[in-house]
Amino acid sequence: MANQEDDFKKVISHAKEYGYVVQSSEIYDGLSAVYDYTQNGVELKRNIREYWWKAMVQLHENIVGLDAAIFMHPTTWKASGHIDAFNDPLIDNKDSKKRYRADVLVEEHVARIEGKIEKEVEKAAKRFGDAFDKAQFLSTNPRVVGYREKAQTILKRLGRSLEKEDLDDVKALIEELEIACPLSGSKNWTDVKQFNLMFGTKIGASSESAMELYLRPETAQGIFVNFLNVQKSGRLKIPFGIAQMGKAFRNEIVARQFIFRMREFEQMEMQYFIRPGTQKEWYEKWKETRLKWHLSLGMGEENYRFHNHEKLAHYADAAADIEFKFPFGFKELEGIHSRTDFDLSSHEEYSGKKLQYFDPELNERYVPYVIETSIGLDRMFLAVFSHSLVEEALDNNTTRTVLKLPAVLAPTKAAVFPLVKKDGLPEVAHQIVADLKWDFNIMYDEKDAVGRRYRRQDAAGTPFCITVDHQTLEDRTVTIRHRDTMEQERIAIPEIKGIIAKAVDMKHWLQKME
RNA sequence: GCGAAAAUAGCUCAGUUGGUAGAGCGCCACCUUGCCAAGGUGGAGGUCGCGGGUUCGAAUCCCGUUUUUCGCUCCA
Repeated sequence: MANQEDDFKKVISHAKEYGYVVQSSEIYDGLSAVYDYTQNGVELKRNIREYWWKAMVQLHENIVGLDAAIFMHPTTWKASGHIDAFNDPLIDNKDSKKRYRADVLVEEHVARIEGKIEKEVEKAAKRFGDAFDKAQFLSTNPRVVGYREKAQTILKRLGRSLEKEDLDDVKALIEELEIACPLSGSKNWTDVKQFNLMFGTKIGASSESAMELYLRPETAQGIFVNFLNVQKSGRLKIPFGIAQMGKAFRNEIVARQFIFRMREFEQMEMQYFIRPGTQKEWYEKWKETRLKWHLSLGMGEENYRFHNHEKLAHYADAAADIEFKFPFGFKELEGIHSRTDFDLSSHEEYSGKKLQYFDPELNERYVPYVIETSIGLDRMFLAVFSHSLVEEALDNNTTRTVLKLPAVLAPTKAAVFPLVKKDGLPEVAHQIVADLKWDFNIMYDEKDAVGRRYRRQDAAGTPFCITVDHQTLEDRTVTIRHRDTMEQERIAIPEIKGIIAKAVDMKHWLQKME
């Protein structure tokens, strides 16, 4: 475990030192759970985005892209269920350090009272036999009537207090009922606090005309509200998909583990609209397709697994995660959810607009069902980065630090060195850079011994190093060194482009999915 | 949010019973070498996370605070 922790710390400090990720606003002591992507990080992130977009949009005739705004009409979040589901009154027990939802604690207490009623009913049923009239018993037995009144009073008061956001009264209720921590039996509670997981803001300059807005907590709703616009203008026929990448925001109570869980993060989502009743089949299909996408990067089949959700969200009839083995264990990387017609139907209801599709084959109109694939770009970044960082033992009893990024994703594809910075070698190296930079992100370096330059590029994740030496001046050949094997070969300058292209071309990588 | 640990140069860290900061690597310049991180010379870079307190004197002791990591918790 300590080892795991150390490994993760290495990942974080490597990310900083080699220009991938730093903490936001570091000079002001940083901002909790917010990170910036620096010069290499931004390239890696872009490459992951492109790899996804190519696979999900451009390689599918029936999937199109979308870029919806982060701000959305506030009713969107009523329809999606976020306003209800993302708003929890929480309370901590000071002795056991456990956190509970305050409303759930009260409801559980009421459930116990109802349990007592059940018992009374059972006892009475035994006593009276066939003559037992349950309805009458419930309304006349003084003990039961007392219980029922008590339960109702509690629930009413809870409902009222929650409505008014009177959290002090919720706490008072818990104290009056002498509700104890189920774990420790302690009644030593903190105040009840409201946690809203959506970030709120306002649109409109003056306070009277201002409209309360939220920063979107997921990108999916931008797709749902545009469902008809895209379907009609694109003349799309079911099944079809709409894909979107973009920022989403969640005011997580605990945001941790570097870029794994951030308050501002980026999602890459695709909503696939299908005929009702076919969701099982498409759900399986997309699970398989998405796993293949991950495997195409060659980061080891053993590092992925599916985790099927037992407890489903309010909108889903099936859900699974693709988990990846991060430095801190298997954790969710991507979710594949069968969202039924929940979202579109809900938007129909709240907007009063029909969000339906006319299926010419069935000659019928319906609200499509949806399969969602949703991957966290930052998590994907962390998966690729942490998996690629290795400390490699060499034959001569030394080690080297290599960032074995899949070449297709590497920020810099090749570095070009003059063996020495004289004798006209830098000029030739510069010429090679000038030629290659039209096709690839290329770097030039002439500082320090060439061996050291190789190692620097290893640590930064550059798959190729090209060295111009004295022989180059005679026969126009250079050496090309491979990051992962450290092997070198001698090639003619015009061959460079083809060798790099073959290694970094998305086509070659994505064709592994087939 | 609770609990634990940590914060000193870009990175990794040292700093004794309190006496106002060091190393290695890295960085910059010049010289030298030239195919796998190891030459020489010179140089830049730190108000020791921040704010208080104790003290003649605080990186060091005390309090608060911020950030990070771990555990609990939560997770569409």
